[in-house]
Amino acid sequence: MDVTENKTAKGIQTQLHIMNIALDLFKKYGYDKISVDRIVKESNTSKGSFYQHFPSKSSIFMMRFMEMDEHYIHIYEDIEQKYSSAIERLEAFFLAVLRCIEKELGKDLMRVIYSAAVISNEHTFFTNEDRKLYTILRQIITDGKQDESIQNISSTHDFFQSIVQSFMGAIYFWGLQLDNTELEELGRPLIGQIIAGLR
Amino acid sequence: MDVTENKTAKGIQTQLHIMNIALDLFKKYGYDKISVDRIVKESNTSKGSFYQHFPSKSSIFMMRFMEMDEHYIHIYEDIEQKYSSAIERLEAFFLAVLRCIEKELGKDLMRVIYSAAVISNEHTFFTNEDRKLYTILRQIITDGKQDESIQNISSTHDFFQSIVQSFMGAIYFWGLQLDNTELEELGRPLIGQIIAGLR
DNA sequence: TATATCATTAGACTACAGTCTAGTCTATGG
DNA sequence: CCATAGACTAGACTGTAGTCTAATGATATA
Repeated sequence: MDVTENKTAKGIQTQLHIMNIALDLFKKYGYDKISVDRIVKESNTSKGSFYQHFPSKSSIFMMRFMEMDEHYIHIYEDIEQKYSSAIERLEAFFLAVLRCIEKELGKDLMRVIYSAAVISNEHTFFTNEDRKLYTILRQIITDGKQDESIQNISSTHDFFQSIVQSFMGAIYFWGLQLDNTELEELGRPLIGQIIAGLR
Repeated sequence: MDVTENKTAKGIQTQLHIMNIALDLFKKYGYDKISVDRIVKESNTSKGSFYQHFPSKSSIFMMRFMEMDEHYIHIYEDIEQKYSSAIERLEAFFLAVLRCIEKELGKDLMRVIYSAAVISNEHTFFTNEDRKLYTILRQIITDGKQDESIQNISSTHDFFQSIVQSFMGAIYFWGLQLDNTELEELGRPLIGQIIAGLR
C-alpha cells in the first residue's frame, strides 16, 4: 500500500498485524468509533509505523475490498459451468458479486470505501481498468456478442460502463438504506431490467 | 438546516451571508482547501454562528443540492410538453437532470455530497421519499403504465428504485473520473439500455 | 568488516471539523 | 415595562487524521 513496495519481512508482518487488530476493532466497535491512535495503541505500534504501511485509515478497508477481486474469479468459475449463455452468466455473476459483498465485507466497510473513493483521489482502484472484476465483466460481454446472447448494444465499452454503473448504483443505494434490506434484493430489478433490454 | 427552524430575520441573513461567502471561496480555491475557520474569518462571523446555521461543513453544499429539486420541476414541465409518451419523457428527463447537475452544481460539489451522504446519516435527503425528484419519477412511471409505454416491469416500486440506482450509479461513476467526460454522456447508455428493456 | 542506503519505528506536532460554555440579543406575554 | 425563553454569537477547547523529524534497524556491496 505504501508507494515504495520494497517491504522487509518485518514490515509485512507489522502491516498484517496492524490490519488484523484494526479489522477486529472496527468489527467490534464500528469504524468511526475507533481512532488511529487506538489502533496504534492496541497493536503496540506507532503512528509512524501505521502511516508507513497504510496511506490512510480508510485504506485498511480498501485493502480488504481489493482482496475480494480474487474471490470474484472463483465465483465466475462456478458460474461459467452452471450457465451456458453469456447473458445468463452476466445476471448470475452480478447477483453473486452483490451477495458476496454483503456477506464478506458488509455495509459499514462499503460505506467507508464508497465515501472515501469518491472524495480522495488516493483510491484509484475503482478507475483501474485492469481490475479483475472489470476484466471478467468485459469477458462476459465479449462472450455474449460471440454467442449472440447479448445483442442490441451500441458498443462493448458503453455497455461495460453501464454494468459498472449499475454495480455502483445498487451498492451506493444499499449503503444509504437504514433498514436491513439485502443488497442482492435491491440490485436484482436493475440488472433484470438491463438484461431485458438485451433480448 | 438547524434542528430548530425558528430562525429570526437576522439569523437567516447571517446564514445566507455565510453560505454566499463559503460558496465563493469553494469555487475559487476548492472545497478541501477552505477550512471552516477561513469561512468564519472571511465572513466576519464565528464558529458558534456557523454551527448554529449549518450542521456541518458539507451541509453548505447539501443546501445547494437540495435547492435543485425545484429546478427539476421546471425541467419536467418543459419535457412534459415536448414528449407525448411517458417512456420518452423518462429518458429525456433522466438526461436533462444529469445535464443540469453538471452545469449548475459541478463535479466537486457532487463528490462532496456523495461522499458525505453515504457516511454520515446526517443527510437524509437521499432517502427522503417525499423528495420532489422522486415524486416526478414516480409520476412518470405511473403515467407510463397508464399509457402503456412502460411495460414489462415487475412493480412500480422496484422500477422506481432501479431508476434511482441508475442516477446514483451514473453520478458516482462520473465523480470518479479524472477526465472531463460529460455526465450526460456517461449516463446515456445506461438509461438507454433500461428503456430498451421496457418495449 | 565497514559503510551506505533505505525501510522502519517512535512520538511530538499540525491542521481542522466539530463541541461546549458563557454571555448577548430579541421577541413575546403578563 | 419587566421577565422569560430561546435564538444568536464569540471563541476557547477537544478529538482525531495525517505530517514531520530524528533515531534505529536491516541489507547489500565494496
